Amino acid sequence: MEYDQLKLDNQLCFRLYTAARLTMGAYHPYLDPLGITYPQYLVLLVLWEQDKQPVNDIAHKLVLETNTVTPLLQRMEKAGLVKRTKGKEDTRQRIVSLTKKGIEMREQAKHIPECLSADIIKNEGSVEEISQMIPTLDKLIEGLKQTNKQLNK
Amino acid sequence: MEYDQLKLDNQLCFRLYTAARLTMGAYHPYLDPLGITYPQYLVLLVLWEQDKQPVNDIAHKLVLETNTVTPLLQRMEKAGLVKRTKGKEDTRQRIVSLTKKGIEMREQAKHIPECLSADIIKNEGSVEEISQMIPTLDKLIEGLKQTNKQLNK
DNA sequence: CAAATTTATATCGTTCACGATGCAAAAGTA
DNA sequence: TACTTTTGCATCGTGAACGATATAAATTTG
Repeated sequence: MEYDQLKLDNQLCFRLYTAARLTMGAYHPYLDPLGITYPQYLVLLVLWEQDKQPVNDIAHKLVLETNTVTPLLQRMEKAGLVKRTKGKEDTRQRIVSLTKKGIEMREQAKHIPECLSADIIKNEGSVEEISQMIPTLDKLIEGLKQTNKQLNK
Repeated sequence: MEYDQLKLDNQLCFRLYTAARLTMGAYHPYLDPLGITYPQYLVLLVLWEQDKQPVNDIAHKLVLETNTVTPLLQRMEKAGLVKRTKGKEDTRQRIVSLTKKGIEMREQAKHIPECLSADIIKNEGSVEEISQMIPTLDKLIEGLKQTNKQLNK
């Protein structure tokens, strides 16, 4: 059939899209008690590794646009998790730093990765099979960054 | 280190989340000329395989909630791609069917899958490696469906 | 040094995504 | 048949994502 390639089953993207939404859903039981969302958790991960970063650095590490990250940070500031102060050398920058609450949340979030691993393995089975995807996903992501960048020229 | 597991690099979900967004971005050059978004393209794929389906069936095939799909279909109706008519046996149902425009778009969209495959391969390299992810993603998705379902009990 | 360009962030508008809730029709039950 | 429950869809509110645009500060250029 001429249209066979159009079939949903043949699509990689649909699976990535679905798997991404479902994994985010799997974080819910752990993030809801902390009052944060998955993207907010990602921002915290970035800041827990290194506090006091400009918006741009955070956006770059999360592969997000600044116009996504800025409102995200504004909501997090409103929730008392971060502060946003003007940069000193470069006053255009906004330096994002953790508040006491943001720092303390690290302790509460400590077990989330292992909880999630357990949840995934419980219903899926093979850890090895999932681990094997990681380097492929990394290559895919790097490739797509290039592809999408080339468009915006 | 105690917090090592928290590191962003160790997360599967972050990669899925990023890869999903970037692949959706890769569809842009092909979907923009048609005036549709990726989720709308997915709805069309479902209807091209079988026309005249209730909202629930479409939502189920896309692993989305009906409260996501309903507004999506409303926008698509507004754009003249689908019609939404009341069900005959079950009047609660809304049967979604393709309009002439929706049917004709199939021809215009015919080459999208191969274009996308080419884009992915161009910058990534190994088709085999990517293909190997598919069954793992399917298992992961099935597992997560179960995990997330168990929460809502 | 003044003018043009780039950079860092913010704002706006549109489209998802989904939890919570509402409502009417269908199905099940007493 | 009357009552309860379930089902199918819609609406509302919130939080992403991101293209387009704006603005001020830094940088480059003439």
